Amino acid sequence: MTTVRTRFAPSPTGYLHVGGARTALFSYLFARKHGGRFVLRIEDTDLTRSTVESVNTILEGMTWLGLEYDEGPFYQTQRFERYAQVIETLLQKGLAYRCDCSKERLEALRQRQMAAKIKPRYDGHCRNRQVSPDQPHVIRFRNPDQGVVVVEDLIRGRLRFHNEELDDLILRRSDGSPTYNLTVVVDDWDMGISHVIRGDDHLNNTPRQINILRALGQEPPRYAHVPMILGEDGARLSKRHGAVSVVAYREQGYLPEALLNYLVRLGWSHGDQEIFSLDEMIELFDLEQVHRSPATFDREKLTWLNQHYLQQADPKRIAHLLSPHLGKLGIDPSQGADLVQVVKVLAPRAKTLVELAEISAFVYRDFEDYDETAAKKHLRPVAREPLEALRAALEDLALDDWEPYTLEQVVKGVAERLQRKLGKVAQPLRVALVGRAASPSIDVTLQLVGKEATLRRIDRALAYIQHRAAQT
RNA sequence: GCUCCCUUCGUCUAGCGGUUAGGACGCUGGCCUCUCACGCCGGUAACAGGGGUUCGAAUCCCCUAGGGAGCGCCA
Repeated sequence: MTTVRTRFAPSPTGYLHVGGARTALFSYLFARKHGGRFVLRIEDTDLTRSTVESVNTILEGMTWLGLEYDEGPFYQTQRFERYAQVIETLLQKGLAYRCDCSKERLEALRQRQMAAKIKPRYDGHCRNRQVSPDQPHVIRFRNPDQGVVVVEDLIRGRLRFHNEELDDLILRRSDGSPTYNLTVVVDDWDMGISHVIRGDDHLNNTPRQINILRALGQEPPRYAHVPMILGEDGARLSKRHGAVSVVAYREQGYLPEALLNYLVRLGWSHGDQEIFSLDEMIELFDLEQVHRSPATFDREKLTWLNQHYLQQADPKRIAHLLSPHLGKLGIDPSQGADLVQVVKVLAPRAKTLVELAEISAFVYRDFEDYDETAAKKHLRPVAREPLEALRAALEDLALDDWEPYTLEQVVKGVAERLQRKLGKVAQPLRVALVGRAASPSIDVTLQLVGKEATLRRIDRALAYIQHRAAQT
């Protein structure tokens, strides 16, 4: 039994998107499950489109998700010598050849083939032409003309491709740089990759790569092609579907474990289980259970998972992750109530860290405006009496008694004395304190706001009622 | 156009010849309740269509329809 070695091989032409992240996750899980190694390789042979910024955001995304690689990152641009060597071998063995067909000729050929309703492919014009190495030329692989390439895909099952459908692909461009199909083959071979887990957009490349590998006298690795992820409209997930960059989810207040959990359930399942820790994923993941059909990305379910993890997570950690989001609102949480306490009572009410920051803001600063419907409903003249009674009672409360139990007694006491239902007292107070009709229980809300701000905000509410009464 | 792939509630999925077709998200009715969430109880909704095979098909086979990918000196 050979060691399991998997790899994630993104090309640095953009950010790490959710589709790539899921492929990386599957590769990672498979390696971990089998005690193997997970390799990261940067496929940057397209010099014009690859950028270092892109490499950085991909690495950042993987780090955030916790997808740790054991080897790499390896850069293909640093391996050009090796590719040149392999191409030379192929050339010498007659398994590759030089081609000087002009782009015009190839274009004309393609047009003719399309017009004749046949699959456009290179016609092998230069196969036996002995093109001089001194001329500008590309190098093509001499693909077998006959026979069938059988791919035993771990997810798709047995797939057959006829060699007649394949043409002589380019291994080296006229500028001397190697192409994708050559570099993957060489790298997977050199890096001892046992299982190639990748997006199914590569499915059609697989027989070509197997042919190259065989020409080099190597046995191909196992393949597993995972279906892509679709947007809500059924088209391939892309920018216009909203956030597809993994890092964008962090900015939108999602937890990495939520995204990971969502991703692992997209196209894979273990019975009815919905919640998976990373350890469980590693233990239970299996390529055979990965679906063959593409899945649609559903932000609602991701959000639900995020809410779940927001509740489960250690409040200290959440507080730490929340700080930057509060910062964006101009709030410095070190000034005021203990953020961990705030998280404990408010986290169950938020779906994202962004939302948590928003609903926590009232603790640290006075709100801007009342929520219109809340104010209209609760800050009416009938609320004046209870608010005044509350203000008086709360003002008399010593700071040492400013804790939930006593605060609740005070509010209930006022309600009883005025012979009003608790809601008629607590709701106006709530709107006075947070500006909205929703907050944690009134005792806890009072505690978080603190005595000073409470009295100030009740005064503000009373003034508001006064002002409104005067207007009508 | 050609080659390859895919098809269970709106979405993610369970199912692997015999089930009232299950779960989750969403939506929704109710309970809880000082509000909002959480939680709990209930509801809504699917085997793409047509042929076979079989005593019996969501499950096996074929066809049709629909969807997707590939067909680059991109990866």
